[in-house]
Amino acid sequence: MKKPEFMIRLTTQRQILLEELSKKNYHPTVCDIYKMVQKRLPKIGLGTVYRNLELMAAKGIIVKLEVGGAQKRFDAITTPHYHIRCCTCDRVDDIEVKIFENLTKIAKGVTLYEILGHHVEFKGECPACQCKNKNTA
Amino acid sequence: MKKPEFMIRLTTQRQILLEELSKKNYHPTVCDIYKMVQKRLPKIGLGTVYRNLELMAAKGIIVKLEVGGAQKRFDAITTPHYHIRCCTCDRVDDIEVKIFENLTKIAKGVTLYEILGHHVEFKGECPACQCKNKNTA
DNA sequence: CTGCATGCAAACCGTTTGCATCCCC
DNA sequence: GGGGATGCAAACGGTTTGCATGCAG
Repeated sequence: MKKPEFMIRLTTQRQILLEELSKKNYHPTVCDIYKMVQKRLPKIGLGTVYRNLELMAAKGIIVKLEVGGAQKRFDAITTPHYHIRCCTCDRVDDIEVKIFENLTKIAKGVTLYEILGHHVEFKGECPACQCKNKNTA
Repeated sequence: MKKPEFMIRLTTQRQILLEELSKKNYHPTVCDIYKMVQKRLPKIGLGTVYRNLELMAAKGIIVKLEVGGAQKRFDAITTPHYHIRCCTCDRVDDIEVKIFENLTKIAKGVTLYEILGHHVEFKGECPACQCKNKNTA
C-alpha cells in the first residue's frame, strides 16, 4: 500500500526546474539549467538545482542522461532514445534512431555480468561547429 | 616526411605506466593505475600519470575510454570494442560483442550532425556484486 | 505545527597546471 | 648541454553536504 513513487512535495523551485528542462530541445548541463532557472528565481541555489534534479530522476519524473563528458545532464523525456554529442562543443541532442532491443539480448551469454540494459551514444559535429570549421579551413 | 606519431621519449614512468595498464583485464581508473604504479615507483606524481596517459592516448598508443561514470579510464587495447559497466561498483570490463558498423550508417540521414562514430555501453551487475546482493537478500 | 525543502557557503573529488628541478637524447 | 619530463603543491570545475532558516502540507 505504498504511495505513488512520484509523491514529492511540489515546490515552486521544482515546478520551474521541470518547466525549464522541458523547454529545451537539446540537453542542457546542470549549469545551463541553473542559469535558465535563475532568470525566474534569482535567489535559487545551485545545491537546490542538483538536489532536485537528482531527486526527480530517482522518482522517474525525469531521466539522468548516460552520456560522456564531464558534466551531468538530465532529460524531461523519459521514453528511451539515443543521443548524439558534438565532439567540438559538447552539445547533446536526441537522435531519431530506433532502439536496438536485440543489443541487450546479444550481450547475454557472452559475459558473466547480469545485463540490465545498454545505451548508444553517437559522436559527431553539430551544424553550428561544422560552419565554424569551414570558415577556419 | 613527418616522424612516426608514436615518437615520444621513452621514460621509465611511461614504460611502467604502460606495463601496468596492459596487465589488467578490466579497466582501472586513473587512481587505480596510480596506486599500481606507485608500488614500483613510489615517488611518481599523480600529475605525471594523468599527463602521460593523456599523451599516450593522443598518440594512439592507448585509448581513452568513452564510458560513463565520474572517472576517466584508459585501455591498452586499441582495437575497437564495447564495454560493460557494473551499476553497483562501477567496474568496467570488455564485452565480446562484435562492432555494429551499420549503427553509424543508420544514424546518417536522421540528423544534421556529421556522424563520426558511435559507442555502446552495456549496463549490468558484475559477478562479485551479484554475490554480495544474494547474501543481503 | 512539523518536517521536508531551501539558500548559502564550505567541503569534496577528480583533474589540470605552474614551476623549479631533473635527466634522456 | 638543452628541452622535454618529472614531482610537488596549489588551483580548478563540477558536485555534494551541513546547517540555520523558510515554507508546504
